[in-house]
Amino acid sequence: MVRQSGIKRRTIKDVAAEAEVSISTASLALNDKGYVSPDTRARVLAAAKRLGYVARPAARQLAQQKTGNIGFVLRADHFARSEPFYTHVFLGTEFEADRKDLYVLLATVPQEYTPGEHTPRFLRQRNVDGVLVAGKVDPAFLKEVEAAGLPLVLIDFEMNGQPAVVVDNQAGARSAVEHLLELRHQRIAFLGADMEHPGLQSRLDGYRLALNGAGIPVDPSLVLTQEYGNPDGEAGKVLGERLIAMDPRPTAVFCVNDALALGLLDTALNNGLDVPGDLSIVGFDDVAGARIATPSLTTVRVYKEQLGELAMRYLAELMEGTLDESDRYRRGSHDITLPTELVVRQSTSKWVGQ
Amino acid sequence: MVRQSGIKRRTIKDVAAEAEVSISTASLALNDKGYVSPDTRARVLAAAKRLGYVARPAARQLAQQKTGNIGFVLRADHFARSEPFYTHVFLGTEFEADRKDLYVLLATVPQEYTPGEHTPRFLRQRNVDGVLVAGKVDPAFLKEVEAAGLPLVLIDFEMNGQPAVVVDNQAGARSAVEHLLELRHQRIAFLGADMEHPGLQSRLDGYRLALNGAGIPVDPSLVLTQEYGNPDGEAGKVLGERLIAMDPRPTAVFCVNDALALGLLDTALNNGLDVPGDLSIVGFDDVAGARIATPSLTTVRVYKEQLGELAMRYLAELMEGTLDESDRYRRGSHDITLPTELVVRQSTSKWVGQ
DNA sequence: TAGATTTATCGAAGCGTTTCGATAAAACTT
DNA sequence: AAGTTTTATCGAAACGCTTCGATAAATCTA
Repeated sequence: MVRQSGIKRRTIKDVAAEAEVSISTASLALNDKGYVSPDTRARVLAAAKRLGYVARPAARQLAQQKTGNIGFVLRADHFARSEPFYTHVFLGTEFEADRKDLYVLLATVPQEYTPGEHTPRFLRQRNVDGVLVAGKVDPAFLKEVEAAGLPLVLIDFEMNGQPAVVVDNQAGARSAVEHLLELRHQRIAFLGADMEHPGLQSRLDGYRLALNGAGIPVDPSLVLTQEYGNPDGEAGKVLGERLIAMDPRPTAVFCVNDALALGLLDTALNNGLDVPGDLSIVGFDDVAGARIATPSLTTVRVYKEQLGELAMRYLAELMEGTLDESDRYRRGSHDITLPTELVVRQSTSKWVGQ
Repeated sequence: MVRQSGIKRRTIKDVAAEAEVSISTASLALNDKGYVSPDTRARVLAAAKRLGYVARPAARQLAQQKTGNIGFVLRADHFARSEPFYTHVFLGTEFEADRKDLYVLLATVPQEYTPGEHTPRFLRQRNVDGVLVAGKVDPAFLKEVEAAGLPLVLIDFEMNGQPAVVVDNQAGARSAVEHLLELRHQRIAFLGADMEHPGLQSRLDGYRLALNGAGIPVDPSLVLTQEYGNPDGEAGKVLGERLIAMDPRPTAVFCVNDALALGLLDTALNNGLDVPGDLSIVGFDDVAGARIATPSLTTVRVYKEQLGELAMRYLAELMEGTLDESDRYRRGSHDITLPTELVVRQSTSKWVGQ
């Protein structure tokens, strides 16, 4: 029973023989290193192609003392969240990893992280050259990565000067609220959850800034938040009920993300409100569900794939040590910030009431 | 500038020295192989622990001629789909892989697959020992995997006797429709898309079987499908409009999946229908959104993580070659079928009209 | 108790690369 | 034309593990 693909894998030795050069020369030619005459290089490349040679990753890794892998970590509950924000980020890292000839190993960690116990296998085995962390994870984990001496880039999260790629949450939120202001809204509420998350905090800051910019004082009673719950549809419903019961009711709401906004939308419609007639709603993220909803949701688009892509590129630079010098005059700003874009759809309209 | 974690990694050589045995004995002890006296084994294990030794994957791979990786492939459009069905499946494979000390490399392929061009890197580099394919992918890809001589297990998809782990779609669909029949519904429609997918076809079969079982002839005009589109919320809306316009209107609908059902639900509510009063709706998959919706969706639960877990286990067996013998009297049934569970929520109720 | 078998340990080869000198030819210097 | 530098090639070591004999001690067999 032949299961192991009959043909034995070609090695660099075969290529060297075929091209009539030494193994070392073959290696040099294949990797574009050192001095190799154009003629020889061509011969080696041709031989490799003819034989269908592909270097065995393990051998290369062993010789180079690198793994060629990078770890991608996020919290299990974030990953499994209904709207696949992180899925897109992950896809983005994959995309860039492909170019750099790296493999991405995904691992999830629990919300409450215990160093020895929950340590991802790739870290225990030191099977990565760098780590990407998406979203908020337990600082204990980040400590562990640092202790392992691995380069680390955070995505959509910031923490004491760690290199990070983040969304310009503040500017995005601000533009969203300014959009509502332009539509003549005056009583604009803020709906949020999980507000210790720095990224979400920034969105709240953006909300405040926009109001201040328009000379409107921030009314604390219009800021409805659940400190600790997840910012999901459920939270949107719960907070939505509270919002709808208010008197006078706000005429517009800026939600900390789409999941929440969609929950609110659902609740509003079920309570007989007209959206956007009675209530304008803006979300954040531009997840798939935002476009599908009825009415479709005005929101702030985040380029999720690009987020992952940039993070991967940043990490790769860190791994090559290229940044050691330029780092110096980057001090204090280890961040790459990604702009957002306001997407106006049907859930917002001009306020015509009194 | 020290970036490479100062402490040099311990090797098996260090462990051997510490335990005062040869390298080979250390290896044997560490891997529970061959003959090693209990005393020696203990000494080696203790030494390893003391030094914090972890075998370097690359070295092991090279020596064993294995990669320790398995590839997980699905279509990009499936992966990015709004409801993270496959995300859960993937998580399940990760879970099992962890026990088996394997790494899962994820790759997506386009809908239309061109062998040379779109070949995932892990296949080109032969950096996996087996492949898992989730959902429907281009047969050209499957051919390529077979040609590479790699063991292959399909998930939620079947194709000419390839080992597969599938959901019991037919039974699940049948139970869903039987639930509607028990609620006295007579005019029960079927909503679907992408019907060449064998799994979805089975759901249609289940629908037919349930009706036949109740002595109700299948009315073709009640089977609304889009042959080629994706079974997503959009499709649910489009088909939903058609359904609502029918006269007489069906009193209940079984949707091929939740995404579609939620789209239909949205459209129904927007057209002023009462769900379930005017129309009962059942979905399939039990995605997160089904629980959140208002009214919450009656649906057929699929154990997604388990799907991935079982597939991984199956693949691992294939890789060990354990199945070669028992395969013989398994002939014709290379499949593992996973049962489903009907989850009754608020979107279905007894029919009281005429 | 002599011979066979099982248990325990080890040295060395092998896995497939990269990379470090060494060597020599070719190409520049003055 | 002699010396220097650059270019080209190669052999061999190194990476860190597993595994195949070989060897010897311990245990069983008759």
